[in-house]
Amino acid sequence: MQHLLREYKANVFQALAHPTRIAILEALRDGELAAGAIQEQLGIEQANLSQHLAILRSRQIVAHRKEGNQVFYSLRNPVLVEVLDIMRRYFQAHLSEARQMLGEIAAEARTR
Amino acid sequence: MQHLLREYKANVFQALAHPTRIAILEALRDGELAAGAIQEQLGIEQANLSQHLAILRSRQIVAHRKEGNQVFYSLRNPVLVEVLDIMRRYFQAHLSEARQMLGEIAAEARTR
DNA sequence: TGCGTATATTCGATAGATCGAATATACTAA
DNA sequence: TTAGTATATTCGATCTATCGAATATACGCA
Repeated sequence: MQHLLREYKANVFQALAHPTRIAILEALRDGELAAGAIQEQLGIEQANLSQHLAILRSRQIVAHRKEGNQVFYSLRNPVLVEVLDIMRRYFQAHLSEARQMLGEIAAEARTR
Repeated sequence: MQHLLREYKANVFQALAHPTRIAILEALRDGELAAGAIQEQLGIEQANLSQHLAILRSRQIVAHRKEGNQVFYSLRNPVLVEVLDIMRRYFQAHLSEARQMLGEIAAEARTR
């Protein structure tokens, strides 16, 4: 059971581990949105958004309902928004470290 | 700034997105441990643990101090443990969905 | 039916993550 | 110095994620 639970947590974190998917969740925090509206808000390719939404669906993080031509997405559980908020506070508490970390990650990426 | 913040959150989530690293954080929740003690507790290869610890270090999630031969690791900020606890409640609230999700992920993996 | 719009899926290229094996480093003690 | 222990790093193989381009599906309306 321990192992299953960790597997599960890792899967959810993995779903959150992309800036675009975080932006999607933030866009949905105040209520449901059609895929097109999300796309407009984020300014990304249609296919790319759809791929990210598929990941969030497969992890049961968002719900979707069809209405005519459109598909409306919403958060299944607001606790994930709480988690994002905790992360924001965490970020602010560690702002200088965070900058350093992002710098290092960028530097690594450049080196490779 | 929005973008930077999302990048940062994604990086932290990414660091959490592996069962072994979650197990490491759980092992550290009650205080610092030497790398060897963590390895024993998790029962994994030495090199593998060291690689995972390197990731947690680079994301500023754990601190480390050397004492003689050993390196002791500890959590930099217990708020991440809170996040793990929230995830456990989330998991329990969605137990059937979680099973389904894990099943689907396993099925996908098998298909490929 | 056929056309237009909204969304999803597939494909192939590239980049990133993960692992164990081998090796390197750093420290302690004889 | 040498041997032994603890930890870190490098390497190469394999798997996974990401993207845009192309294509498919589903719906509404003429």
